[in-house]
Amino acid sequence: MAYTYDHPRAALTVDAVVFGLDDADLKVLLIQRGQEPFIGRWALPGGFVHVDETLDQAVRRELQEETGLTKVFLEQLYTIGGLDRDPRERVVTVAYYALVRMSDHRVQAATDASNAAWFALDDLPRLAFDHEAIIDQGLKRLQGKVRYQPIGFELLPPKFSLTHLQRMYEIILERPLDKRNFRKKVLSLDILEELDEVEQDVAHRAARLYRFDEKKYRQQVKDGFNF
Amino acid sequence: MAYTYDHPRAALTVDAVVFGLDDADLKVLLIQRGQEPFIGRWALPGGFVHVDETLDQAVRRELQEETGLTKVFLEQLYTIGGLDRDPRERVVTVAYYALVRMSDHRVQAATDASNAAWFALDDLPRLAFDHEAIIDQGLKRLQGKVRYQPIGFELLPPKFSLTHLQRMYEIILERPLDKRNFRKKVLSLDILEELDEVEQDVAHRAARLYRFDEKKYRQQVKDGFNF
DNA sequence: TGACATGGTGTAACTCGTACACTATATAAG
DNA sequence: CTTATATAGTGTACGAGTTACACCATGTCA
Repeated sequence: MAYTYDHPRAALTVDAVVFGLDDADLKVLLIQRGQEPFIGRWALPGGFVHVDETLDQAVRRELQEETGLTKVFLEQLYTIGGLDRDPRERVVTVAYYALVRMSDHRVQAATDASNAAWFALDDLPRLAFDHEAIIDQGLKRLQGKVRYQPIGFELLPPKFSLTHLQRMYEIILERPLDKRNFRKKVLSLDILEELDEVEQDVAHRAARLYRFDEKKYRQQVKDGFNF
Repeated sequence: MAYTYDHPRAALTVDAVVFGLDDADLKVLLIQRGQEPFIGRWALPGGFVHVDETLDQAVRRELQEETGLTKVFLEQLYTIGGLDRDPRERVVTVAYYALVRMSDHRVQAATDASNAAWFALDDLPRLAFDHEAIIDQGLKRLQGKVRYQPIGFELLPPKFSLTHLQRMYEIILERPLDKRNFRKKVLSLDILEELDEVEQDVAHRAARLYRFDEKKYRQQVKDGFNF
């Protein structure tokens, strides 16, 4: 079956920078390409946008197909329209970034045929296309956004200690934060629910656990709000 | 001549929300459509992306063709990929916003065939496609960005008084600012050059004129900086 | 020369961010 | 059981920046 147009058309793709967090690092989820061009190289998950699906649907479908991930937090980054990004033909790509709880999603297991793996940001392999630049952009956006919107919780398990939360911000922002000031600030925002529960199986005093209270947060956004 | 592909492809367009400023209002530049669909309706300037031009090039070309504008400040907004935006076929559009000095560019005169005009934001006509939503997004982005980057100067003539500058911020942010605090803040940033010149032809004490000092600004950005 | 319209200026209260160190509590090891 | 160890948890003082607020200066025009 063939489709013809009066003028040549660019191909349209989507690509996603999927961030995850472990104890020490921010990580990015990459897949190893099984076809030319750049066969064997690591690349962002993504692919062609079908004519009957929205951009969001396309990213989610590709993430599902290539990595098994579903229901991730997803936001558009920007659209890249350089002329020679892809050696085959003109390809315009809409880049997204996504945040997932690495603990929830056992990505490695979900990937059978294609090869998917997490890489620390400071230990990336050689990447296909201009995907390294897209990751840089994604990181910058995450670092910026995390300061004025509580999206970071998407990276943490539902229950977490304040130390976990602080470590997350330190890893993302790449600088140390003061413990007392951090706690004061975070608790003053009044968007956390204090649970009657503490960490288990730790070899020292167990920390109290908290949960992000989305209802409270929405209320505050309505009222006009800072962060 | 015809171009054939294995899979159907979405058409790719660009659209620009062009902001201008006069004494009283933020304005948006619209063109009146000469073809179906939405013939006769007002719409954002924009059009199809050629296969051999980047997205930026495409917006600039369309702006030139439809409104006569060149060398405007231009930034990507976001990309809209809804399925039924255009009744003809699947069209994905990359939206931009632009800032121009209305005083410099006599847009009205530059447009002969197609009809272009400025509209105040609170007095928009019925628009084609989903262009009203795009304008809303553009405004939000402008309001956000103006707080931490000195892009507002793109809307003003090269020489301006502090009162002009303040009025610009008041119009964009839609709230009054305190005169003394505003001047203190703006001057403390040290990004303005004080000129040996005052307003002409005003029926009262003439205000001192200033110029945006891009060199100083870049220096400060390098050092690490706030706004 | 006086009315009017806008330009231009300083200070005090308050809020928010930052710097900083010790006690409390759970587990593990001897 | 005692002690070592590892992390949890807590308050205060200083400085910077933001906000609120009112009057004199200067030019044009009638």
